[in-house]
Amino acid sequence: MRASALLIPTLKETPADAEIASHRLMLRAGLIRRLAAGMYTWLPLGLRVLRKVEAIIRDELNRSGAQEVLMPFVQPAELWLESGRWEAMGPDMLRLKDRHERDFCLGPTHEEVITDIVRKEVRSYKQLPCNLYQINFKFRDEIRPRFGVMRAREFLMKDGYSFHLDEECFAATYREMHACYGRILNRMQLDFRAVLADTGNIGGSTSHEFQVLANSGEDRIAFSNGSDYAANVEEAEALAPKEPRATPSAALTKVATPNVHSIGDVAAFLGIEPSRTLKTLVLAGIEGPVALVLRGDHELNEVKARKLPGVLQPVTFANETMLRASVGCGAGSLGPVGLEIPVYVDRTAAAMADFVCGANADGYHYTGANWGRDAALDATRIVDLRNVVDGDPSPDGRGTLSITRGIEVGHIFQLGRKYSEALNATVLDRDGATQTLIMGCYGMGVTRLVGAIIEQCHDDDGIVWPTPVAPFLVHVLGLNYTKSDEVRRAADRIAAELEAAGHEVLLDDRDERPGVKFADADLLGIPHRVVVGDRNLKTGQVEYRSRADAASLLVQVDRIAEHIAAVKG
RNA sequence: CGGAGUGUAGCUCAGCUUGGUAGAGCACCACGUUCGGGACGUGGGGGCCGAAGGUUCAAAUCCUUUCACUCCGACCA
Repeated sequence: MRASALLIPTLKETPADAEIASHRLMLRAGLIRRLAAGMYTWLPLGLRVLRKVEAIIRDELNRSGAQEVLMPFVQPAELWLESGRWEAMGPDMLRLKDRHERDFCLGPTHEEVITDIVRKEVRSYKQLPCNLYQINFKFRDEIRPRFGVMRAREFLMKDGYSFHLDEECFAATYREMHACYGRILNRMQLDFRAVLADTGNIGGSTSHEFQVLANSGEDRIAFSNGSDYAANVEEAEALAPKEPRATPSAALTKVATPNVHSIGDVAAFLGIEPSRTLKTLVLAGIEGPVALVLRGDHELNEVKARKLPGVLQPVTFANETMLRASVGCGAGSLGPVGLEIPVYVDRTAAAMADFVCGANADGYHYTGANWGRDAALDATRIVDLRNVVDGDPSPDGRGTLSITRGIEVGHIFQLGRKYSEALNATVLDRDGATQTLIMGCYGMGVTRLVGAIIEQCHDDDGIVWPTPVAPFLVHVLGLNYTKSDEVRRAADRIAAELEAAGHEVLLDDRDERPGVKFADADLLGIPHRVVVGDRNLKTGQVEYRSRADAASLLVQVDRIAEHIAAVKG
């Protein structure tokens, strides 16, 4: 294909609003353009990559026995009312009315539609298991779309759903999907981890996220150096410290801490480490406020907090008025000493002695505070509340945890009978009895994958595509193509030869200076580059260069096709 | 949703404080020189200064409203 005939609007300068590498490079390399917040047009080169990613996903899924379908992007309200999610989805779901004032939504997900199909068309256990998927657009009206295609409102997703009569059958398909996702990401040459994940409000114990490792990722994942344990930080359990709590050695002392509120301020004011302090968080609860106590330098894990009894969903912090009414002081001076509301204490916080905490009076803290002696500690309310941190022991007892960032590109989980019950999806079993179907759900972000690939595969000059998803295999640069007959003839011939050999070739035949072509080639990141110029043609040679390792060598013109065949891998 | 910020040429931005005929670089078009790592010269095209109101003799600039977009946060306890 000729570059002069393709719309590849590369940018010399970086657009002002792109923060992360993949977003910048997708704009600069002319892969996408923004239409509105979180909505992108895919230009020719970007679409070629997207199609390749799709093709790999499709190929592996088909091999796994899943069947492709295509469901409507606009969905009627009736199904959502039936499942109870018309209300539950909230503002993430974009709603609209047709000319008859009937309610519709842009599909944020397709559990309802797929379940509707299956309940109508699958009547017998003999038709199970049934594993259906589609690759289709989703629309979720995110609070804050960002990072280009990473968190877009409209995005392409592969979503699959499987239906089963029993748990064993479901488990087999789940394992197969887990393996299939691994094969898909391996084919894209991504460094990823399958991690245990929060199952959210769907329930069930089985859920894995597929995280592509990248510093720009929005998720944090913890993995062990002593086992294959890996989990989303949201999900990773923080074990209780092994050492018993030290015996109190300091006296409880109330100290004035004027205008000292945050843990950092308190620690600095008293000249101690934040890990010597406790922080007390107060949540709004169903029957009044609930206090949570953590070590000062630890973070509350909201997923864990959500599971406590009597806590409002979603987790909501008490406001100033509630604090004053229940505790008698504002945030910044809270502590467990003498607190008369339910108190849950994190395992690590419960093992501390001689700690610093708020005195429940504005402008005062305690030092030398101790559990039991000064603050009541109910053993049944010592729970895991915090996020794990680097160096924590692995929950499986083997090794210690490291934390790294990841981009969630896939998530598989069990839906149980949530939708099949709500929508009455049943089959007759061997005995002629009605059975409600068990469902599994398997998502993969196709557009996000393109971003994730670039996050892992780029350098200072541009993208470095892994061959399986590259928009072209070979980039032939004709230097002075429009001026030199020799260059034009040789470049045309090489491009034609390579295309005849079945390779995808981009021929830079533009009337541009060499420097522009080199810079654009680096930016576009096509794996193999053949530079055709007068200088080397004098000796019948062209330059071959790999985008990934910058290896460069001269090759005879009539040997270049052979060379490409040898190095393409 | 809370906070901060930005809307001026296709892109990156200046001009706004202190109102007085709309600018630069890149990109684009023409011509010439140049031609293996983002060339140079000359000439040229392109803007309802996000939108609407207001103040003023006069508004990109001041005021009000509104829309769009971006970033940060949503853990001061």
